[in-house]
Amino acid sequence: MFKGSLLEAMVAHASENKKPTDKQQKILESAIRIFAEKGYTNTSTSEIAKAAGVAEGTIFRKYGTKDNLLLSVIVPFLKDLFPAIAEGVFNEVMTKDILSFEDFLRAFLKNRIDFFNENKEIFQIVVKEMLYNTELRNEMLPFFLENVSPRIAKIINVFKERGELADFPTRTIQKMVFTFIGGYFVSNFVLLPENGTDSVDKEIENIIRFVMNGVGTGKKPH
Amino acid sequence: MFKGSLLEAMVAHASENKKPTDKQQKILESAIRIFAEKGYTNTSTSEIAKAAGVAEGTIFRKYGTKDNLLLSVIVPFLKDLFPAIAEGVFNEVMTKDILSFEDFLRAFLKNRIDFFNENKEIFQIVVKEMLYNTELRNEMLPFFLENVSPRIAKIINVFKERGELADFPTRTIQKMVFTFIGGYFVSNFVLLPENGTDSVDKEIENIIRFVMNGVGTGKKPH
Amino acid sequence: MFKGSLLEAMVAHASENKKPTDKQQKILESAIRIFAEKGYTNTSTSEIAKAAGVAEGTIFRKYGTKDNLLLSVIVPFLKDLFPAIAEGVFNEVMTKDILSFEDFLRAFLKNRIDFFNENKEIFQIVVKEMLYNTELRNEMLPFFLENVSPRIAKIINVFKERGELADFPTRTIQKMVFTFIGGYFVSNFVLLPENGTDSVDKEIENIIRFVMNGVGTGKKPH
Amino acid sequence: MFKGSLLEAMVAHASENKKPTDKQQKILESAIRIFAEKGYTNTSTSEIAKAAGVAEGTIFRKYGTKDNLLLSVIVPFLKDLFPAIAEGVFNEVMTKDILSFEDFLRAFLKNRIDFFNENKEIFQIVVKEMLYNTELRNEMLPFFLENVSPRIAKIINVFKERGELADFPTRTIQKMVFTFIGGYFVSNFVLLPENGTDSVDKEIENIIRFVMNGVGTGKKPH
DNA sequence: CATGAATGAGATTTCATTCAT
DNA sequence: GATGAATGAAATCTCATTCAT
Repeated sequence: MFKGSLLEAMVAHASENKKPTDKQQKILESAIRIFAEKGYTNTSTSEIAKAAGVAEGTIFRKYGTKDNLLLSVIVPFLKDLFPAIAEGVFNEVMTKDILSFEDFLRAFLKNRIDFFNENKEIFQIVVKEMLYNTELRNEMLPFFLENVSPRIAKIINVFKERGELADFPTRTIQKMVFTFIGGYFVSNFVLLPENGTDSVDKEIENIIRFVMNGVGTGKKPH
Repeated sequence: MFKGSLLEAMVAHASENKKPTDKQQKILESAIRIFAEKGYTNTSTSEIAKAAGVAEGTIFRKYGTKDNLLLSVIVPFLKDLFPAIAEGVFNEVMTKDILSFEDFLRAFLKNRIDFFNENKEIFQIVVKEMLYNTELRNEMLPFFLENVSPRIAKIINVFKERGELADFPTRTIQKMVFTFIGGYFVSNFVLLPENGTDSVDKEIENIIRFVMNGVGTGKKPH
Repeated sequence: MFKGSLLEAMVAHASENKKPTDKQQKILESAIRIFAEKGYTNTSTSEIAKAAGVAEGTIFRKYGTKDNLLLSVIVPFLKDLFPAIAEGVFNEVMTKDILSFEDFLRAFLKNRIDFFNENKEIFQIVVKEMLYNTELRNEMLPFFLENVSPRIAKIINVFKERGELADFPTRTIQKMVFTFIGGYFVSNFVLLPENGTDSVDKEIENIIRFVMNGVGTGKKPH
Repeated sequence: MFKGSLLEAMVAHASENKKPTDKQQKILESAIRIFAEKGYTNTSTSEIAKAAGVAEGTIFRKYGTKDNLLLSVIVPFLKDLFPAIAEGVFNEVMTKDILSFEDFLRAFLKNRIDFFNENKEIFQIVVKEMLYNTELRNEMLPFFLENVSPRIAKIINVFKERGELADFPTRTIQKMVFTFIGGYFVSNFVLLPENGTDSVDKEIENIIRFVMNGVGTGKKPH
């Protein structure tokens, strides 16, 4: 299952302009909801059709295959997710009076948390399939590493030179920060999505404090 | 799929002492390998049978259902994973001359990294299924939260009182540390399992440094 | 599939005089081309619609059913094919100074080869469907045997009486000659349609020579 | 449909030795009967299953795909059909005191008519699919032209040198004789299979007489 | 008139599970 | 105990046909 290129799908998707009909919208919504809950493989097209109130054939008329339905769900999301593609995010984040690494983190986290809150279910689908689906993982990971990773490295270097970040290897800093922020996103939006974060702003400050200073006091036991 | 209680399975498993026959061993090994690679749902019993060199019927003779085969794979792992169950880990970790939180972290990470390295594939299965399989997730999460979480909290409180950990709410510290360490385990053992960590000991020191001090220098931009 | 009478269709068709619209023409052309290549059953109406540049509904608005589209393709052809219906051929062939059986064969072959060359694709469709489609075969074969066969017999008898044809049973002569000429048409127009016959006239002479004299020399080995 | 090589299938088939079970035998028999009557595409696997008295899944357990079921039907037949592969036929036909071309024809026709009578339905399937299925045709035709055709040419040359065959180009003789004999087989075994040939031996003599001498008397009209 | 979205019956295929040998 | 043939329910997919716009 899932033969073929994610990239191709993303390019192909760009050229689709037609407005979806009511039923098509319903299909997408149902697919997103059920894929998010049970995972792609555990969801049958008949289940989606029933939930969307359409005939099963209608799904295949529009999307051709179940695989392609999945792509139709995640491709628009991925195009926004990877800042390297949707050129906007980093520019937006970096241009606005970013004076410190903390400011950058704050802007970045705000931006992505808002995005994931708006697309919580698709994010769940993507995370689940990235772990579950070998082919999809093999397409998405290099994509991320090649396009997003270098941009982050550049930003880290800027702040290292300003003396705001410790003099560890850039790769190490990046790995630590990403592991933590990635883990935060996954645990908050996928694993425990119902735990309403008390206050997003307060949560963001917690994250920043942890990333910058850790949880220690600097005191060693005597 | 996956009807029934994980707990029951764990209890039931405790009473099973019979050594697995040769064929059973082969079946388990093949199941673990293929489940880990492609996920439970994407793996057919006939594929496992072929890989194990047994007849398909043999799997069902031994394990009854495919679901039960999955349980037979993950239950022994879970019993070791949750220190609350296999009483050993924390005792072992805490008794040996633990003088500081860093020492505790070091011992804990070493212990779990060794365990996951030895059981990498089963860990992959558990993580994937925990995300993918609604029923399994709903059984495992409370289990974890009720049994493991309070013990961690106790330990954090000890070191907070000793002044080694910042005076944040225990829940916050726990969440941050667990999010990071969990993220680390998942990204190293599931997402990018082939990235051989240069040196485990060096990696552990990096983790400790990040958890304790973050990546900042304390300097603010003027 | 294909319920209903070929004859009815042929009669019904006689009364249709309306010129096909542009779209109808396009649909017919595409249907002929694709039916000829892949066979009726292996061709979907959506494929035809796409090739014709019309909406799928348009085909059904014009032709009602896919079966009827097939009939619309082959009925006009059949009306020309069976001389008993399109009264022209035999008259034309027989009246023009036909002095010998060879002359008759020559005129007949020229006439039909020209016709099949002009309608190669429809001939392919008819042959394929006659073999493939039980109902169509059961309608066409008796039709041929009742209407065409007796006329041929009559002609053969004429030339037998003139002493040009061997004194075999008329049925035998007819079967031999028809098997050969039918085989020739099928192998040249259906099986190997791209083999451009070097020269039609030369080919015709070869056929006549074979039909009249075979390939032997009359010498028996001693 | 029908992707993949006929040759591969023929080679693969050679290594299959296991005896078919009762149900498998029933499946093959039903498939042969219904494919022969209605053609491959017009036959559904559920129809075959019903006719064979098995569950539909049983067909796919053994044959994997409907395509492969077709191959399982025709491959053994083709291996006997092409004398170049089943080395026997020509040797058998040529060694037995063949004194004349007529003798050769007689032996050859007897041999093939017996074979087709025993495998009438599979022959029908092969002929129908060869016309209907582009892929299959493109695999079978070159196969025939390369392996069978040259052997026939050699035999024709032998008898041309002995003066038994007319001094026409070998290719022309071959084409005429094959068109006729092929047409004879198709019309007797596929098109009109119920027409019991009065007497095979008498029929063979008719064919030989036609091939050698045609239907003419040599007399030209004055 | 033409369109193309929608349908639903039916086709192929998969696969966990059973059971006679 | 082990086998693997057989099952049948359910999954994905196809496609001729209808019908509102």
